This record gives sequence, C-alpha cells and structure tokens, in this order.
Amino acid sequence: MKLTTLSTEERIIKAASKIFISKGYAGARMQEIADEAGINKAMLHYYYRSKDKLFRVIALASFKEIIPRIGHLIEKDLPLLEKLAAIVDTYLTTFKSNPNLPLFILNELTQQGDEFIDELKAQVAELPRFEYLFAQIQKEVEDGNIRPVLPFHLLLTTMSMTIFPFVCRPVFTGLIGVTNSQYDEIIGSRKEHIVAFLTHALKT
Amino acid sequence: MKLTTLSTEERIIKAASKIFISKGYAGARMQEIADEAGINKAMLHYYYRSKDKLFRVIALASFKEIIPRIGHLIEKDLPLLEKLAAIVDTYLTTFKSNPNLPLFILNELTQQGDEFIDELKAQVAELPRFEYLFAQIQKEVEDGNIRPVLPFHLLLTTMSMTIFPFVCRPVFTGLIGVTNSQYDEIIGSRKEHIVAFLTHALKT
DNA sequence: GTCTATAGCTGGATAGAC
DNA sequence: GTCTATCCAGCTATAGAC
Repeated sequence: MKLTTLSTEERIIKAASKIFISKGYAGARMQEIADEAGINKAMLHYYYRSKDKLFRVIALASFKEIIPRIGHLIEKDLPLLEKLAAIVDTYLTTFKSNPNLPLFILNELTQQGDEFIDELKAQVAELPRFEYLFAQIQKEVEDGNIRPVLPFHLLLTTMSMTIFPFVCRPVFTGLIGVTNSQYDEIIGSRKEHIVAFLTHALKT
Repeated sequence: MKLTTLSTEERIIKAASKIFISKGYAGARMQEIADEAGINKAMLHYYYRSKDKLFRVIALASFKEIIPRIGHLIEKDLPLLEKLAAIVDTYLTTFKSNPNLPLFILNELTQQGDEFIDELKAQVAELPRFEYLFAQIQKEVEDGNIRPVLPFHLLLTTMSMTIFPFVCRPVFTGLIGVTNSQYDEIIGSRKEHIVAFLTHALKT
C-alpha cells in the first residue's frame, strides 16, 4: 500500500481528474486542484501551461478511455441481444467505478466549443461505427427475428436505460426520499432489468 | 408582435433564464445576462441583489414548473400504460420547447449544495408521490396483467428513455455524423417508440 | 523541480450622478 | 429606475529565489 510514491505529474493528473470531473471546467479552481494534489498552483502551470491545457489533457483522456470500449464491441460478431447486453455491461461497469463521468462528458460536450470536439475527434483513434450495429438490427428485423424497430431508437433506448440512472441520482436521493444505498442497489440490479426489458420488448 | 414592451424585470428574468439554463451557474456571467437583457450589470443588482439570488429565482422557477406537471399525473386514475404514456408525453412536450432544461436540472441538482435542495423542497407545493405509481405497478404485476418488474426500475426506465435523448444529443451530432435535423426527427418519433417498447416489454 | 510572492485580469458588487 | 465609473475579491498566470 504505497502512499505518496506517485510522481508530481501523476498526482496532478489524479487530482485534476477528480476536480474537473466532479465540478466541470467552469466550476473547477486551480487552487482546489493544487490542494488535492498536495502541491501549489505554480506547479500546475509548470507542468501544464494553463487551466485550459490541463483540462484538455484530462477531458480527452477520459473520453478516449470510454469511446473505444464500446467501439470494438459494436463490430464484434455476436448475436444482437448478446451484443446489446455486452454494451450495457461495459457502460455499467465503467460508470459504477466513476459515477460522475457521464454527467461530466455530457456537460462538457455541450459546453465546450467546436475546437474541442474537433480535437477530440482527431485524437480518438476510431469512433464507434454504429452503422455496423444498425445494419445488424435491420437484418434481424427483416429476418423476422425481432419486432420492427428503428435501429437508432433501439441504440438510444439501450444507452438511455443504462446511462441515465447515473445522472439522475440526485433527483431521487435529493428530492424523493431514496437513500444512497437504496439507489446503489437499484444500479446493482440494473443489468438484469435492462436485458430482460430488451429481450421482451424485441420479441416478435 | 410587440418587441420591447417587456418591463425591465421581465427582460432580466428572460435573459437570466436563457443564460443560466444554457451555461449553468458556474459558467454564466452577469455581464452576459445584462447584454442579453439590453441593460447593464448595475440593474441586475438593483433588482436581484446578487448572482446567487438571481440564480435561485430562475432555478427554483424552472423546477417548480416541471415537477407538478407529472406530480398530478401520477395520482390520476388511469390504466398503467396510459399513465406511463402520459408521463412520457408530458416530458417530451416540456423539453422539446426547452431542450437545455434537462441537463441544467441534473447539473445544478448535483452541483448546488444541500441548502439549495432544501429551499427547493420547501418551495415546491407537492413533490410527486411515486409510491402511488409503485403501488399501481405492483398490483398489475400481482394481477398478472404485466410481466413481473420492480416498480422503481420501470419508472427509471421510462424516464431514461424519455429524457436521456435530450442530454446526449451532442454525442451523436458532435462525434458521430448525425445532423441536428436528423436528430430532431428521432426526437419527434420518440413517443411512439417508447410506448411501443413499454407495451411489448410489459406484455405477459 | 519546488516554493513564495505577486502581477494582472476577470467578474461580482457598490457609489453616486442624473 | 437607469446609467457610468469604480471598487475589490478571487482567480489564472508569472517572476524569481532556492
């Protein structure tokens, strides 16, 4: 159990990730990142020239870690329902260990300008080719294996059911009287619900 | 077509809503709100003492407008699927005319502190009593009218399918090559998809 | 590389004339 | 009520010693 064996640079990245992902770009403060890393502000600028540069390192790294995970799943040769289940499982696993990430991504994707998006697209090796998934869905419909459904709707529905619970937690824990552990339980049993739901909804 | 017949106070509210809801509390600037309203910063402080106060007026008003809309639906005496369809329709209609609202709400509910949540709870006349909906779902399951499902999962799924598309738009329009009008079409046909999906997924 | 001190600016808030 | 001018705190960023 090594405690502070991390290099300064690693500590900065770790601290900046935590602060940026929980507070967002506009809400984050360089001072808070420095405190979290156990150094001072000057160090942040020494390693990464500006708040903006540091943010991009963090944000791009986060995005680049998520995107390929489902990217390669999509092109895999798997039966449709198994593939959807694998996508659901990947998202759930990823976000369970980083519950603030979904809101962060959605937020910065809407707030940051086009240059940011372009930089992201340029850096991500390969964006998921959803056409591949859409074609597979289309074929299943045509073969009569599943109920007719617009492929994009099915993708959107699958992603919605899986990711939205992570971003709407405060609606239930804050406003309605759901406790955090009750909510964790729901998230824990989410996969079974989603897979069962998809299975029955697609049955011919 | 009255152009500037609005009182200063109305103009401030309108401008502040626009800026706060699209940029969030941390990202909004008083100067930008003043510009949008066609006045100067001093006026903002004259009417609402601080950024914080102004924000609360806007945020609480937004929340208070949304919450009761489904609150009363939930306790209505309607068959389950019709009730779910009505909830879906209400959300879709509300957010189609204010597409930034969902992300704003989710965001501020996670960013703002407990005092904000408490103030919100105190001001909202009545929070939706989901127990009522849960009991109805439970009964339908017990009567064998729908497939067994945990009531909270069903609510979460319904809300997810309906609201998430509004917050994940930039994922598809920014990263994947979906155009905004294509995405609007999807949102336009969303209700039919969701209702059909729910119907088939719940069939015994 | 790491620190302290501080410059420089942005943005929220106020004073005071009209 | 509305404006201009200005203050001042907080934050990003840099200078310079060690």
